[in-house]
Amino acid sequence: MDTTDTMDALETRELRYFLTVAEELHFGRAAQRLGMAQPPLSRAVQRLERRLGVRLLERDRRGVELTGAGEMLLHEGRAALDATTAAARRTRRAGGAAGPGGPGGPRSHLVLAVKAGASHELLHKLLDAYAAEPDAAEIEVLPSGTCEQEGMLRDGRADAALMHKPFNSLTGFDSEELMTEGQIAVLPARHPLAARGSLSMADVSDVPGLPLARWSRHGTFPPGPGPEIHDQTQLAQLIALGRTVAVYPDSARAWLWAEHAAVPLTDAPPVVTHLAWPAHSRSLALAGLIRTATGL
Amino acid sequence: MDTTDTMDALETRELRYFLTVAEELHFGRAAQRLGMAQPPLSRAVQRLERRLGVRLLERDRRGVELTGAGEMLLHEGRAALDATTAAARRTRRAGGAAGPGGPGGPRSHLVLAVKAGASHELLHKLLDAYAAEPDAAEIEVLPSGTCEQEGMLRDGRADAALMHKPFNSLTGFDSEELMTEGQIAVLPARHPLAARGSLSMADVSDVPGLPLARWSRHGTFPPGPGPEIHDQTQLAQLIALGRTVAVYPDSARAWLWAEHAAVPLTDAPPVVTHLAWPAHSRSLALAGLIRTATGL
DNA sequence: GCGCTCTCATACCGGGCGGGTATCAGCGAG
DNA sequence: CTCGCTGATACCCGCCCGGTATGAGAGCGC
Repeated sequence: MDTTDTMDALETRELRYFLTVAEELHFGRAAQRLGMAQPPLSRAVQRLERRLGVRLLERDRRGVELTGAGEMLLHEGRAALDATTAAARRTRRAGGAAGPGGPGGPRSHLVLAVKAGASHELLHKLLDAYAAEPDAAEIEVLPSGTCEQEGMLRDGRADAALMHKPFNSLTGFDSEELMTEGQIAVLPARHPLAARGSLSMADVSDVPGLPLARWSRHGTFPPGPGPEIHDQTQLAQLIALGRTVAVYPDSARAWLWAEHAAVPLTDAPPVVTHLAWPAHSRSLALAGLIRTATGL
Repeated sequence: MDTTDTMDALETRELRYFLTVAEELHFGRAAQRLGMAQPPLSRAVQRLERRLGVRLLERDRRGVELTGAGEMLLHEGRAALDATTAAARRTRRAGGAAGPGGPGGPRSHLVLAVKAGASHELLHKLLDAYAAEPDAAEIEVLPSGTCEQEGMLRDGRADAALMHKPFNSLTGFDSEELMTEGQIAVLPARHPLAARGSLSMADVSDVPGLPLARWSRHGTFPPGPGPEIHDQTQLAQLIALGRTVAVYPDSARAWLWAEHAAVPLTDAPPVVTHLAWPAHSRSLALAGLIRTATGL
């Protein structure tokens, strides 16, 4: 039928190779990350370019640059690779759990990704309510790092996630709104601002001596004067020591220390907590969780 | 970092093999469709099962059955394979179109999938308006079969699509609402009902002698008394001959024949036309099209 | 200017895997 | 009982993947 369709497979391995090179922009480092030698890597990427009939990288003796097509493959390919590893992971998980008779429904074990420490009370209620359901599956709670739930959902490490608009993007997922809450400023209890009944974003965004902390993103930090932090405990301690201030959703009151003070912010955007899941999901257990969540 | 990640690749080829077998539920036919012999296929699927550590198929001497895990891989894997071929297709298309300087923006050529004959006027306005934009890319209009736009968007044959709620599902895509319209009954002009000023769904759903036509879905037809049709022209002709009746959005008036009559339906669900595109898309040209569409 | 180094590409080689043909093994039908 | 149909196994060949050794062009220091 199609004469042009000879051997244009885009194998997973090649895709992984290209993505690594595209991220590192350096064949040697990429090969190291992949646990292989550099020459086979170069050849594999060349072969990929031949197969696609497209130049992906501009090698100019001094590092590597992405072409337009390379940029396209970097984005599209990452999504494709995530989908592939997600398929493998979910299939593995579904493996031990075939129903007693017939083809059997999808697995009876769900992984729920939650930003560590966030929406604690809501999560508690959700888990309790779901556990009370007659055919409840086991739910494994997977604490995720800062805004990492999206990747976990995309590559199959999780089946569902609690996401927080506007911090997380919900594009590509189905979701159900669960809760809306305001935000608070978390201040050192002894700070003058802690005595105020309410604050505006302007009040806290530029307090002398209290710069906003900078969160680690994949090991690097955004520029700025604030302290560098990796997790919530570090942040909490720095606040308690009077070194920084933070803006959090209302539900963060659950983990405040004695040395902390919480003051409502009048003009902060409201935070909406959603339950999100892959758009095409067909799991029975997931459907039950969604039903429970919407009934809260 | 991850110690468990030893050789669990899920190669594209294996995935394609498994999906074919899972669809055919027959190794011989699957091998034929794949253009290869049966023994290597069996081995490939076995190897895949070993790799995943999961039984995917229950072979019982009389055909093949999917296990729970197999069903999971059928769904997740199809999405993954679609994403992979989409990545390849879009990268190829982006190939010839690198910008003049720097890494170059993504391609300047868009493929827009449209259900053949639907929303003709809206499409016309959209194309005209977009063509008037200063940096307009070339737009290729890809007519699709019944509700096939979804697959086209998913596997990269198209970059955007006009979709019609509630007929198309928008899950997994980003979209922008363009138009809402009522629905009409398309009747033979000589039929008694054609004289009425308006109708209800009940009026047309069970008219003696005018059974609703049955559309082809991948070569098969739903059961029922109505005539079997493959495209709109066949339907139009059958209506003109007084053999059937159809329910269509208002904009279908554009292609009505002289022997047709259109009568508004009072209780039909409104049809909402959306412009939809892959959730993670970053194309400049697509962004321009979206901007144009929302400004209509 | 020469060599050093850093980059990626090429040359060659061995082992493993993908694919083909031939054949076996269960199970149902005639 | 035999035939036909299913998928599984045995064996073989050629290619591709990956490794090591080496080449080639560009900046840089002496």
